[in-house]
Amino acid sequence: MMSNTPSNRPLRVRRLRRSELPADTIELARYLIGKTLVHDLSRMRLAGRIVETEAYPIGDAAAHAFRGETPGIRSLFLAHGHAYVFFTYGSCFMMNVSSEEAGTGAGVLLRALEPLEGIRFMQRRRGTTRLLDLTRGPGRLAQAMDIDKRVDGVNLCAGGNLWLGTALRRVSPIGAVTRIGITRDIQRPYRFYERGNPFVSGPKRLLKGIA
DNA sequence: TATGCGATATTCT
DNA sequence: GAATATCGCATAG
Repeated sequence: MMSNTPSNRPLRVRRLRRSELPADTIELARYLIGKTLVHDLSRMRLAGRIVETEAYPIGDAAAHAFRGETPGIRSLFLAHGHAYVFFTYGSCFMMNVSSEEAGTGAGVLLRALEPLEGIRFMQRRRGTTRLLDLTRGPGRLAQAMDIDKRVDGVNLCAGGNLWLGTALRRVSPIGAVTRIGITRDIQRPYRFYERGNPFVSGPKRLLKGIA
């Protein structure tokens, strides 16, 4: 009785071209809501619908790039549409989509997906069958999608295995609230999410911001 | 349901 | 040595 699971629904996704992505960090963070993240493995496809992002724009004190370029954050300085993957808290990888022009360090953190395809694989990697716990949160998302340092610096619009695709259905109104887990510039409403979507991370009381 | 805290590794100071 | 764009389990209510 798997006929109702999202994993069996055929996906009609087209790859996004770089020219379709806004270069501006805030615009890109909004634009990515509802779009599809796809990771083609040798034997299967992993895919999810992006439902939550955070912008880390130019001059933002909470951004990794705030203090200038270092070897560890090189990918943030690539042209918009590249993956920046970093490791933190001893256990989690997280993925950004780089923004702005080449040489400028800024990006959009992917915080949550709605699982679409490859759910069995995600469940095995995450050690749970609970759909809501597979990709809700940036660390979970990376683990479920098999994202780690190997894909750091990958061009997401160049025909590779990890790529951004078109939206598969209409996107509900987008909310904007404060970001999670930061200690500087904490008041900026740079966290964007699809309203009413259960796969958005964090406590619900933090979602009372303005659109 | 809500809050608290330890685990864990990479980077920069 | 300190800090960290988190997670998952523990405990209390």
